[in-house]
This record gives sequence, structure tokens and C-alpha cells, in this order.
Amino acid sequence: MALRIYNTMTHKKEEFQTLEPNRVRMYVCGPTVYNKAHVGHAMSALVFDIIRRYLDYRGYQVSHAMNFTDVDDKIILRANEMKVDPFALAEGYIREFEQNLADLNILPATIKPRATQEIPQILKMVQDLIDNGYAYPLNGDVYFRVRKDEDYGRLSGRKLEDMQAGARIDVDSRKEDPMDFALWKSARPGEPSWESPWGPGRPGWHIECSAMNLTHLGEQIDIHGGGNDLIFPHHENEIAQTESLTGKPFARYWVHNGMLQLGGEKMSKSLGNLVTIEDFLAQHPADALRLMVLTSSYRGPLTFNDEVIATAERGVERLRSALRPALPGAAGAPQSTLDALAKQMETTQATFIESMDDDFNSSGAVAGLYELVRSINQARADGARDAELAPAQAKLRELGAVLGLTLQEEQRGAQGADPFVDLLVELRTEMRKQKQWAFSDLIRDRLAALGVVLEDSKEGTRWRWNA
RNA sequence: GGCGACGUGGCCAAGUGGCAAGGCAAGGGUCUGCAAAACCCUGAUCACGGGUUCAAAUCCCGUCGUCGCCUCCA
Repeated sequence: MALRIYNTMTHKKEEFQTLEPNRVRMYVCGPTVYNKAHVGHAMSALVFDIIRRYLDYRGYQVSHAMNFTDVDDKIILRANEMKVDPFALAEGYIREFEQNLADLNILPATIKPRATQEIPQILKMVQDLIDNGYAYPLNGDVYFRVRKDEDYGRLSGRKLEDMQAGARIDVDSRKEDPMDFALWKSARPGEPSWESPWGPGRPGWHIECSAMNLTHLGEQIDIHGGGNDLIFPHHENEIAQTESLTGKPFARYWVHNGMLQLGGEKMSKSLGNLVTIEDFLAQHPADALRLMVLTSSYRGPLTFNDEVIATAERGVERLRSALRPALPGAAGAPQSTLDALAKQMETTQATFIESMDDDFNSSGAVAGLYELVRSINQARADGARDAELAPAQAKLRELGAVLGLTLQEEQRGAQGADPFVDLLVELRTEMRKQKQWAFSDLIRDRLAALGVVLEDSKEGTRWRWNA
């Protein structure tokens, strides 16, 4: 069975065929860096990280580009408010975002272009579009002429007529058509700008992505991704610009992730209902956010609230539970148990591929992982030795890694606290021997309040930092 | 108003024509000094109304509802 991907352009799942064998060119729209990144940005980055890892697992060599929009109105506005240099502001947020991604175990994109580093290519594209009649200068700005592009609106399924009816913005009456969009914006005094044939200015929002694609990936790419809030106008305009110039279909597959919902609304900078990635990671493991994304459908909305987070954290715990060692004194599991475990490994592997091949159905893939977890835990309870558990645990780690799950226990305790926890646990063990239950329970409760979980068993007490 | 996605047990979520995966929560049990973890057991006819079919959660039509986009937005 082949990999199938839902294509926003055709509204169908289509069999995945690359332009070049075993090679994938993927471009994902990154953030505009005028503020701290929030978990909604993380969701998008996670979705495409999962896709990228899976394509890699399936044997493709993936060129993964993610851009930074590092010059635009909001950056300039915010820099002015804060009285700092806009480029320095952008640079700072880019570094923070890259750190956020690393903390989330998201692989760095192989290509990380920035708008400000593409100015020559952008100027050339704008000039070419003017030369071809697809664009026109107007008092220092340059606009794309949507009427000239017959199939404008193809991606988002809109017609120019329909859109005009709903347009609510102030229309610049100088433009030939209200829907014409800026390729180049003239600079006002004090704004960062570059010299151009039309006067000093800066690139419009959409053109940078077209230019970066052309420069770094070529005229045609396999996958173009981003949040579904970018379908219109951003991606629509990218298509218009790029295809008007190259005359070739721009991207084979348009892939869009759904929005993270907070309090029933899209989490966004403009609505102000956001949780930064930094804040999230201060309280929860990276695997938890990833598991939330994995167990929902990437195309649909994802609800973000305390209950969903708690569920994901427990899920992470459950996955990790399978990686624990054999019970002390394990004498080996019955053959029937080992056979069942071996069979489950195969089933899980098959389910994994089958699910992920079906438009990255990670929820189904994770369900298979949970089934393997249960089999492993069953085998352990049946007395399996470490060596008997190892292959299944390795399989769990392997498939977990394909999804980007670390399954690592958190090392979140205060630095150097571990020996002291050991000491308390040791003291408590002595108390338990003397049946000093009240004291034992007090220690357990107090440690729990500090984030340390104790688990007693016949063979002794084990402890870990709570996620 | 236009375009699109979606509506499956208390919650999250697979399944897209042939007996409704999985996780969390809940209840019962094993284990435990108690607890935790782990293991075992228990629950849904799939928003609603029509239609197609031997057979539909799954296809078609309609209704209602949720969300996104139509303005910067992952």
C-alpha cells in the first residue's frame, strides 16, 4: 500500500508521488517573528516534523525548508514600541523559536531562509512579474494583478466576485482591482527599506515565500505546508505569483494543519488567548504536547485545555511504563506469552505503517503503540526477563522515535536532589520495616507534593520525578 | 452572505459499505500495611431526518450544530 496524502487543492487523498524518486522537497511556512511563539506555532511545527520524520522513515531524502518572516508591519510596529532595532528584535525571536523547537524535539529544517536574505531574488521576481504584465507599480508600491491570473482562487475555492461581496477592508481605490495584493511596499520614513527600481521599500508578505522556494527548492516542490489559516490569502497568492512566472504547477500537495483551540477559539497573537511554548514546557514534558498532536487528526482543530494536557501526560507515562525493566527475580515468561508479544510486535508494526500511510493517521499509529505497551506489560507481569522484553521495547522506542517521541523520563528535579531523595526513600524503607506507617506515608505525601512519585513493591521502592 | 473542515461512549479519538480500534476518566477485581504502578473484567448503533443497498457510522440529499478562512495570523 502506498502513502496517501490529503491535498487541499483537490480536497482528496491522493497517492504520494514525488517529482524525483526518493526525494521530497517540502516547504512549510514559518512564523512572523514579532513575539514569543505559542503552542499553536508548536502544533504546526510538530505536524510537519512528524510528516518529515515519517517520510524519512519511508526512505525519502527530505529537503525541508521553513522560513522566517523577519520584516513586516508588526515587527516594525513592535520594535518602535519597544524602541529597539527591528532586525535585532526579529533576530532575538528567531533564536528563541529555534530553541523552542529544539526543546520540543523538532528536527531543525534543512533550509531556514529569511525574507531579509532574499531581497535580490525578490526584486528579480517582482521585476519579471511586471515585465510579464502580471504586476504594476503604483507610487512606489507594486501590486499583483489578480484579474490577469485566470485561475486565481483555485486553492481556496473562491471566486473574485464572491470575495468582493464580503470584503470589509478599506479598499485602496488606486488599485486596479480591490483584490490586487502588494508584492512590494514603499517605505515610510524611518522604516527599514531596500533600494528598488520603484523606490525604497520592502517585500510584501507573500512574495518572500515564492522567492525562497524558487531559490532553495526549485520551480516545483512536492509538499507545501502551513496552518489552514494560510490557505487564503497567503498560499493562494504564492501560487498566483509563482505559477504566473514559471508556468508550471507550483506544489504537488498542499498540506494544512488545523488550528489549536483555546477556550473554543483559535489561539492567536491577535486574539491574545495564548500560551507560549516556553510556559508550556516549564510545566509539562515535550512528549505531552507531541502526543496531543499525535492523537488528534492533524487537519482538524485541536482543543487545548488542562484536561487534554493531563490526558496526554498520562499517555506519555503509559508509553514509558512499557520501557521499565523486568521485575526483580523474573524467571522467564511462558512461551505462549512470548509468542503473543512477538505477534503484537508484528501487528503494531503493520498498523503503524498502514495508519501513517493513510494521510499520516498518527492517532491510529499511536493506538498500535498502546497495544504493544499492554503486551509488554503483560509479559513483564508474567515474569518475562529483560532479554525477553528487549526486542519489543526496542520496537516501541523505534516507532516512538519515528513520531518524534523521546519517551525519556524527565530530569526535572532540582539539580543534585536525587541523592537526597534516595536518602529519604532509604529512611522510609527502614520505617516501613518497623511498620511506622504514619511516618512512611508522610514522607511519601511530602515527596509527592514536591513532584516525586514513590512506588512500593515486594522487591523495594522505586521512585521517579513526576512528569 | 461565500468557501472549506467537521459532528462516533463522560472526555480525546480510530474506523469511510459487512459483527464499532486505542487512550483518559468511572466502576469491580488481582497485588499492596495503605497507596501508586502494572495486570484482568465492565460500557456507545455512530448529530437529526429522508434515500440508495441483501447490508451504512461508512454512499447520496436535506436539516441542525461546531470550528476555520473571506483582514495580519501556524
